[in-house]
Amino acid sequence: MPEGLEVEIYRRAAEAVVGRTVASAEVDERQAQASEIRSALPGCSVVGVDRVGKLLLIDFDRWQLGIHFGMAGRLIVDGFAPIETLAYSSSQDRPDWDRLVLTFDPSDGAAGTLRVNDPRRWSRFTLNPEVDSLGTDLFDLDPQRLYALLGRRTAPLKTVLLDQSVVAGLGNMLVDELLFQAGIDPSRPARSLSLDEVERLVATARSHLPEMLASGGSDAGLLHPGIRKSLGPCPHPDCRGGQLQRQVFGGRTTVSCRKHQRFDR
DNA sequence: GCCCTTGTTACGCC
DNA sequence: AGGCGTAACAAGGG
Repeated sequence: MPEGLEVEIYRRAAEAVVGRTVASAEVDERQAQASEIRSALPGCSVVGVDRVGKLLLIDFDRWQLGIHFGMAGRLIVDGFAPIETLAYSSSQDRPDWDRLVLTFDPSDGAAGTLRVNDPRRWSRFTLNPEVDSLGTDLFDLDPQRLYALLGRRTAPLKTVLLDQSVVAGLGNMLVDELLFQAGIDPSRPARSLSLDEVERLVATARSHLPEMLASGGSDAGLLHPGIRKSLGPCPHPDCRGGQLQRQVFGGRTTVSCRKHQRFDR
């Protein structure tokens, strides 16, 4: 599922269309702004691509298009999919799953297309999206700021870290992976964390997120989709005799180690 | 054919 | 007002 890492991979692929001009735009009829997007984009040039959390931003000379990939949306640029197989999605690229197709003008820069292919149909396209409600991007975490935010919340840490207004870009798998690597129990009330623990969590994010980005994304961690299903012994190199367990917080499946992520550590 | 999966939003309740 | 918990949503895959 496209979390911040996947969207960063998409962003890098989308840089290929900077400088091109949109010839035509096709948008899934069910999108709230389908007609606005169809009429706004033709004739516009791409001046840059950006990302905030899970939101990809395509900057045009007059507008900004926000793309949220839901849980299964794949970006395809000039026929190339930067992420071939996405967990919980499909590796097929069926034309009837195209939800957004931007075709570029061959007479003005390069031709080609930028597509969002999404079997689940949960991708969302927004003209000039509001980004003020999003929290710190997952690559810009700051221990003091995060500690202050967590201190006001009584909900389980797992739930609060998934809140996009606290940290933008962390999804279900990344939160589990970071808490697993940092050795912190996801069930703890967010405000029970010490500053030391928040610092450990942020240090883990700073070291592991770039590594996972380089090795393909959110499912490149120790708690990959296969082990999330099978559970079994803890795969952490420093943990001996731990067992993985599955719990649900805020309706989200959470995998953690009974031993090295215990509250009493 | 049922159940699981995801991120976000819409509720009701406190 | 806003935090918290839960349901609902789409639809492919097991």
